[in-house]
Amino acid sequence: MEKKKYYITTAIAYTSGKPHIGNTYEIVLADSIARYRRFQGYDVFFQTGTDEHGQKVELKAAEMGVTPKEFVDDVAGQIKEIWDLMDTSYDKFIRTTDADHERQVQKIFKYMYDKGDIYKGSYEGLYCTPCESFWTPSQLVDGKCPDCGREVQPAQEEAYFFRMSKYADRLIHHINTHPEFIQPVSRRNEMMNNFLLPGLQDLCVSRTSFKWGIPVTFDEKHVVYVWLDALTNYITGIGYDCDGDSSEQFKKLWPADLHLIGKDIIRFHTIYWPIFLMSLDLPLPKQVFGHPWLLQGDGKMSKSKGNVLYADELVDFFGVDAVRYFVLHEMPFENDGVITWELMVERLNSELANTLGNLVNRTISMSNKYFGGVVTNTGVNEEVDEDLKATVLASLTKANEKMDQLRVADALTEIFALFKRCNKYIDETMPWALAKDESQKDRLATVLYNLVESICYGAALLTPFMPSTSRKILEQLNAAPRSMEEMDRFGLYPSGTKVTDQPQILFARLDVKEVLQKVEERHAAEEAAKAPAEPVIDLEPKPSISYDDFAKLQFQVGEILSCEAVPKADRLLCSQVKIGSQVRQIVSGIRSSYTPEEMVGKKVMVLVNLEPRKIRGLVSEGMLLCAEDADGKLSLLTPEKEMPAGAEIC
RNA sequence: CGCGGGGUGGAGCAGUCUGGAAGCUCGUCGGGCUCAUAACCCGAAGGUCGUAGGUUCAAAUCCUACUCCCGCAACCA
Repeated sequence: MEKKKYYITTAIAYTSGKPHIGNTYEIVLADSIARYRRFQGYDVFFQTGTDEHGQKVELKAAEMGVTPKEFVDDVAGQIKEIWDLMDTSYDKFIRTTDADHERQVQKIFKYMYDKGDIYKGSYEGLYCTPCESFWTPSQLVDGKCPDCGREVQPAQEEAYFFRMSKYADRLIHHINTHPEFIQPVSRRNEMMNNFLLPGLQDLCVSRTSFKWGIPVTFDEKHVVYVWLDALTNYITGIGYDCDGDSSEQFKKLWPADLHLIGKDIIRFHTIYWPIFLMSLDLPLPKQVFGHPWLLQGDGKMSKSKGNVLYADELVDFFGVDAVRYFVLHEMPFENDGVITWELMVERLNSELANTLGNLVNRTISMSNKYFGGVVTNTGVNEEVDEDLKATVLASLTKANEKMDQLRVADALTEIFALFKRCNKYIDETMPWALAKDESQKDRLATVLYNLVESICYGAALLTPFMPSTSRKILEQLNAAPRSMEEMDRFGLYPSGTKVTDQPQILFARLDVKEVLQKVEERHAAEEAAKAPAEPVIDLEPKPSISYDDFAKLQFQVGEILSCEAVPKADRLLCSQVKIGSQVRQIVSGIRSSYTPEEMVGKKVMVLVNLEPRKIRGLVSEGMLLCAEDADGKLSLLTPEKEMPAGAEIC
């Protein structure tokens, strides 16, 4: 019988920087699903890759003084390295700068244009540079970008638009008749209520404001808007051709069975992408799953704090499979998950080292101790064995059920229930007691056989999630991997097989304190390497000014009489400052370095003839001068000797 | 009223859609065992399910208001 195909994709990673553990989670999740499907007998194709165009890349490259292509080559390389490090089994790594992808995107754009789905218009609207998005005045929130809340600039741009409204009804119908299309379901209503039912705006699908993109063939000053470019990777990567000359692979694989994406980009995958596909007369993907995010425990993900977690660093401490286990197991289905060094160590110790590693170790030790390593099924069964066997065999069904719902964490829990059951079985049968009684020797042999067999079965189930651990277990037991067809019976392990006499520790227990200390040392070392004793701070030089320019500035010593935090603004302090005979109100963004209490009484340098300005509703009449280091830490300037408030600074 | 997520025993979470005896892992305490990586097995303690009101025979679950926490954004003259 022909194997059923299964086409799974991850979102392609945007090449703006090294991916952290949260990005890595997605590829590992996809990998475990892909491997599980393969195990179930599907003909799996697993695609991932990188999204490399756009203004942000262009800007970052310019900042670093390299070409965009050089920049993305470097980042894409880093991403691939981490994907490989994590032992992910993708079949294709597509880059949106691949020549064949670019050519297809150009053809697709032209096709949609010829069809009338894309039309040329002119955009008069408000543009948000960071989001690369235009907005109508009615879309703005408080006059700011509804996506990011930043300022928008009025701009006019000739642009191409996609007629979203043309397909909206079809999409609504599809979503209503395919409840499994958007997962988890809670997201479906969000999409319906917020975007589809109010009416879809036509989407602007080209840009003239930057160059780093795929040019529109028939209108070279335009480049294709990033989403049309990025989303189409799912079809171009497997050989789609919009002139009708698609590859056999494409014909076999499309539509995709699962797009695995982060919850932040569900809108693009469940609205724009399906509509693009309708325009191309292609079937829609069967399912889009928006997974939650993996967050830092203390929330403060900042580079200066050195607590951004990267997969390769975690792997250095715990090993690939332990990190895979952690992200897969700790990630809830709908809510965001938490990752910290402490939790990581706890999981490693209790589940991987104690439950699994120790089970394998003690089983092998006993086999060696009592039978010279030879595991024999003497068939002396007792009633307790039945429950063990039932648990083992049932775990396949349970894991299957969980995986069908994409509940990977729960599937892992089911598999570990099998190993826990084995540990219990050892207590129930007490092999060390049997060993003391020569007449129980055959019973003892069967007990150990049952254990080895159970472990092999569990190892088979574990393969998709922790491939190398599974392999290591089987190697030590001298056992062959199992196929899905062999998972319906207990007792496949060949009687008389000899296990290793040199059992290896699968997972060594770690001490939380030691780990934390090492992490700290490591980060300190990195900091030290980066920043020699006194960091050098070079600024972009400004043009020279004349003395007259300088003389226009008036500085005076001010005394802070009182100071309080500005409500609803977590960086601002509002101070009453005595300068000579007057008292001025000055708002400053220094709350990160000073509390209101410690401000009071300080003598500070004030630029007094700066024109007053309203900040967060408060008038600020001047500016407190500060020095700022590379981390943004601030230090107020104060006179080195006692000076009265109002003294001129010249 | 910027957007979003959340408040369930000491910690991390499930359960909420589809009301019906409050569950899992870790930690703590007690016991057992000794093959094993101070591991394994059994048991116990510990929760007004953020607060207040409402619907209901019945609410962690549905409705209303409030409150606190977190992420993003903004505020940095």
